[in-house]
Amino acid sequence: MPKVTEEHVEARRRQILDAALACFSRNGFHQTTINDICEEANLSAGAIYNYFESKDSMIAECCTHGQTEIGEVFDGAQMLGTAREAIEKLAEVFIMGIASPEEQSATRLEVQLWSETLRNPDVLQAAMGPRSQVLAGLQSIVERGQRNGDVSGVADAEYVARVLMALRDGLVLQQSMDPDTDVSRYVAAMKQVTAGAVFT
Amino acid sequence: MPKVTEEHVEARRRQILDAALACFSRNGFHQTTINDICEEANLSAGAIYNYFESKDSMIAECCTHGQTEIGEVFDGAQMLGTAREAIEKLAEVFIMGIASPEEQSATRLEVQLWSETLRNPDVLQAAMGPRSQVLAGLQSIVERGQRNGDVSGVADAEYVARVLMALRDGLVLQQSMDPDTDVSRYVAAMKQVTAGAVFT
Amino acid sequence: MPKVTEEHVEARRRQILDAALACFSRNGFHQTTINDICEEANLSAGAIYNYFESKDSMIAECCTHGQTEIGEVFDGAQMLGTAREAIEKLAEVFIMGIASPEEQSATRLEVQLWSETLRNPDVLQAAMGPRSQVLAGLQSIVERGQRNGDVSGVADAEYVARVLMALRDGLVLQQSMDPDTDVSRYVAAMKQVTAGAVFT
Amino acid sequence: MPKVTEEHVEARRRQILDAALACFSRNGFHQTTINDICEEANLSAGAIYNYFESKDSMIAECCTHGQTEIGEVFDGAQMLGTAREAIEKLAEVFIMGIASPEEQSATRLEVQLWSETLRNPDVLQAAMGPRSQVLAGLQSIVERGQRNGDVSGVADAEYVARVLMALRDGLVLQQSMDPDTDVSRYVAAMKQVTAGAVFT
DNA sequence: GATGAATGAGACTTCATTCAT
DNA sequence: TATGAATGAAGTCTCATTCAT
Repeated sequence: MPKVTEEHVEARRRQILDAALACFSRNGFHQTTINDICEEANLSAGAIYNYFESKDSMIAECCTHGQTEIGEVFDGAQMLGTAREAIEKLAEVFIMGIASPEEQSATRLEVQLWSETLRNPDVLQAAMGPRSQVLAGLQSIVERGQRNGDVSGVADAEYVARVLMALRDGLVLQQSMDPDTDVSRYVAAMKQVTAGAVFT
Repeated sequence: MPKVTEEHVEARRRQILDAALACFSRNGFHQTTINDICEEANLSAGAIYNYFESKDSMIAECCTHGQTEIGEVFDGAQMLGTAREAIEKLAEVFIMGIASPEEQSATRLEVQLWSETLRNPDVLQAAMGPRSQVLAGLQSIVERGQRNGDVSGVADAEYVARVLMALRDGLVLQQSMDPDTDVSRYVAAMKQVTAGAVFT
Repeated sequence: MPKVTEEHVEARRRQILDAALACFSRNGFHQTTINDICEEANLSAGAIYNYFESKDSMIAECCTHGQTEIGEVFDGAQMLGTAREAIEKLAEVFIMGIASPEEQSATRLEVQLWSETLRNPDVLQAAMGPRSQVLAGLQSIVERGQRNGDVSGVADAEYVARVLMALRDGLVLQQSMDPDTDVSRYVAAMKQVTAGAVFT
Repeated sequence: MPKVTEEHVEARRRQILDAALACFSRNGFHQTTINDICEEANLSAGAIYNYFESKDSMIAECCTHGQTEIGEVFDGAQMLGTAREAIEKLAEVFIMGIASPEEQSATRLEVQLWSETLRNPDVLQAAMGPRSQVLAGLQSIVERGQRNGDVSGVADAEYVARVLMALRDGLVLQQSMDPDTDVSRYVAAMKQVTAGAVFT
């Protein structure tokens, strides 16, 4: 019965990874001990090493996780009319999503991830992949807007994309440091600012 | 060494702290060992403990360093005419400053600091102080602009301030991950976006 | 080792404590290193810390060990006829016991313990408990003797008890410094002296 | 001016040794750091090493100190009439002396010394010298008493001497653990016990 | 001689990983 | 497969001793 076993293995990996994610987001990668993960997962150390090579491999797996569906979202966004509409749609998905309670720990984990990228080239690679994809997607939306005439032709599409990215990353940081951050108000203010409706 | 002046002590502390900053920004607080700092500072472990109580006290000192002149900058900015002018002045100081080569390590350190805030309440306190000050300053600039009529009355001053903060933090992150980030182009794009000159 | 019984844990603690006692009695508490204990116990440092919080907790446990049955001995002694008989019975138990070879290390440990009491209030507490109990027991035997008429009414019961205590402690010291001390001859001489049979 | 220098050297050694004694009696030999001694002596570490080879040599010197005049005391005691008189004279000198406040720290130091003898053969040698001398002196007093007829002929002179020694050592211990010990009452009780005046 | 900062060996303790059961 | 006790390398910190001034 290989099928059952394989499913079982996958379930165990998931269980361990979830425990690891919870610990990592609470305490960071390197302050989390294997024992912390054991307790969170209700498993023994030996069991964990049946499913993961090492703690580092758990970190790596946490860093490359759940970032595959980004492409599809972008494909959908591209379909929309103006660049503004597309970007506001993305804000809905990528930014408002931060508000949900179950994302609190994801937010914290992302900040931990940022700092890990600075010392672990593998993690940097893993993190840059999706980030580059998002940046490229945003840039192409801006460029399409320029072709369509709803984005100023003088705009620096690449760096406009970076500015939009910063608006998200900066919120992630604020949210992680201060869970009372009101994402809705943030998004509203963000829309006003980017629409030129603030500084007249 | 019979006569050791206070300046000498201060210079040694500086030397050790600089070494620690270099290591911390490279490797994070907890991946940096005392030995790393010793080698960077060309001192023995024992020597370091003549100047610092513990590694934690070094971390704490690194976290609370060089953030006192913020108030003065804001006071200067308040003097300027419109909110836009004030904010662009601040962008000059707070954001363009990131571009200088000697800030590369400061940028990386700041990202490490962010992640440390998530697990160390003392560091969170230390980090939130200046951040709150900056947020409050930005908010008051926006509010003054609203009174003066150069900022839209419907804007949510507090969250507009947060958006501006995010624009800086997000750049710090990009810069730390990718040293080739062109801060000038970023600032230019940022000005265009906030001026409503991009998404028409 | 899936099933580790409570007895196993207790046996390991015992094993480690015995090793610690051996080292402490040889070298004193603070000259003994964790590594010394490891070698004596044939365990690694890590293993020891599965059973003891710290070296200090091992010292504490060594200091409060094996001193609970004192009360019963005294209760038995109280039953005896004259004060002299009671005290000679106690001498049998408390003093002759020192002669057995396996007490050699206990004797040395006690001397180490004395010196530790002088700088560690917790150890002083732990050590004073049994000592006070013994002193009080001896005093009450003397007082009972006075009521029964077999101890002089003018004797200072409290300090007579202290003198008896000193006779034991002093032997412990001699025995620790000189293992060839003949406890039987000591006890015989002690009985003669206290009986007034020496200095006529 | 070699004379002056030599005196100076001796004075400095004395100053350092006194500081060391104070520290050792407070904290034990091995818990006392060189820095503790420096502070007590108001000298720098370097200065101390101009007068002593090492910390161990300071310990050794502390252990062999102030025990040379014992012989003279004994010679005086031998002159006295009965063994009882001689021993009560010695009690006056050796035991009542413990009561003086300035002996408090000497008492504590002696207990520290006992424990040091158990691990340091040199210290054991140093300590056993005077102790053997005292034991021999006591034994000879007893033997003389036996020849003179004021000590029972059946007494075991060597171990009677040990019993007398124990009476002193045991008091030293009690005094070090409990500074409120009343030495006068102790000596009184001791005399009564050894006179056979207690247990009738 | 005196100073005290610097050295560096070595102490205690933690924790990722292994392996006998 | 699961267990968790055992391992041992590595980390932080202390302290006796040295040496340039």
